Amino acid sequence: MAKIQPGNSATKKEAIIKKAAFLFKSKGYSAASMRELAEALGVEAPSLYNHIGSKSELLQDICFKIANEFTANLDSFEDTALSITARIEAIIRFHIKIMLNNFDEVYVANHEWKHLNEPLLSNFLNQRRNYEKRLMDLVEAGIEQRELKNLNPYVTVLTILSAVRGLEFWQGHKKNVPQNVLENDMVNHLLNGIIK
Amino acid sequence: MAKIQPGNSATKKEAIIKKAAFLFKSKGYSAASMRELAEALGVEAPSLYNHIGSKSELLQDICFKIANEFTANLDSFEDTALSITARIEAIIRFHIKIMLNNFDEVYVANHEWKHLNEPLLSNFLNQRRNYEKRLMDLVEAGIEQRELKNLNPYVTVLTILSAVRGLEFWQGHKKNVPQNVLENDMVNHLLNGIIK
DNA sequence: TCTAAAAACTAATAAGTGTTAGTTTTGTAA
DNA sequence: TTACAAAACTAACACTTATTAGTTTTTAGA
Repeated sequence: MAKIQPGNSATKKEAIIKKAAFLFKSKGYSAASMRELAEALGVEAPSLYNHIGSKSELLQDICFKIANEFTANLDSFEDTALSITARIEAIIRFHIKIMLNNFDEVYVANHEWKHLNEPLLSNFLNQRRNYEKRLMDLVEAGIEQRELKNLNPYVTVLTILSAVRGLEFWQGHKKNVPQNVLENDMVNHLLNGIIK
Repeated sequence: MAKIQPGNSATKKEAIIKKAAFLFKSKGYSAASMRELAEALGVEAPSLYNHIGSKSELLQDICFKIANEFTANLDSFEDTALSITARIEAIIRFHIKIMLNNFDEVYVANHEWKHLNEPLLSNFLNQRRNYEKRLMDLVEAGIEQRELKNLNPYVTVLTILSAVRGLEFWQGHKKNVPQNVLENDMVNHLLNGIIK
């Protein structure tokens, strides 16, 4: 009857993944059914299996696509002459931008990764731990070079990552707070604090 | 055969809720089954219904218990003579403490509320919006009284709430970072920034 | 227009879901 | 010890789940 429309996506599989990300975000991975996903694409559930391997493969694709984007971004700062502070600021701004542009997928990667199967679950967590470790090293270097205050590096990284992750709540307030205000004020808050 | 042991909890129902919070946190509300919950309590699934009304009632109890604790804490600052800054600091410290002491339940309230049924879902979201609004008013007052920088109040509240919420990731690092360091450094970061 | 591949369909399966009904066991107070 | 209530049990129900098999329709290239 109907057909899966690739739309903006390059392939039909990508179209499915995109709708899956929306659905997994809205209802959670477990509560989202393949029948529901199929209906959202105007098709019967078994038809999906002409394009994808399984439900859990969809989750994998989403989680690792996002994880890889974050890792790649960090790599891109590896051999720059930027100050530590400038690098941290750029990383914060990247987090904010990717959060706002790939909202559904980032949300799913942040919230639904626990439904990954082994060994991919361990892979994912290792990749994340590694990312945090590299940020901590950056913060430690900033402290040594006297750019940053002597706070616990883990706490600093945790605070920054958690704050930008919280942008998922910003959705409903888009009209009241323009994106550039959000970005600049959050960077300012995280780097310089709020007290005068 | 076996029996539900109240343990530290006052009633058997509370023991069930506690285990449910642990399970909902670990596997997500939808993926956690009543049979699994029963097994964790050493009992068959139908036996649970001698003590509780339904699965979703468990989620409700958890979510609103936590929401009410936050609201009550905010109320307690209503007629104090503390400066705005001191109040914000106290609120941050309360968030950190409740996060560390009621981890499972706070986690569930933060992540699984979307599985609440109407009208409780709307109730919950209203209560949360209200809480955020009161914090925003506090921040706005701080700006007017020139205690705080003129940053967007919503962004400030979002950043603070997101940062403390991120303590859910702290679990695995408990040994490396003592609680008082965590608390003090995070408060310091959120109030004064990290740049020297 | 014919042909082959891509992608849709229907029907079905085995497993798992929350929950109810009805019954038996357990614990407690008289 | 007996009687009653609390709380466990087994069996079952009506649904929903992801996925497979087998078949038909649609699409695209020669």
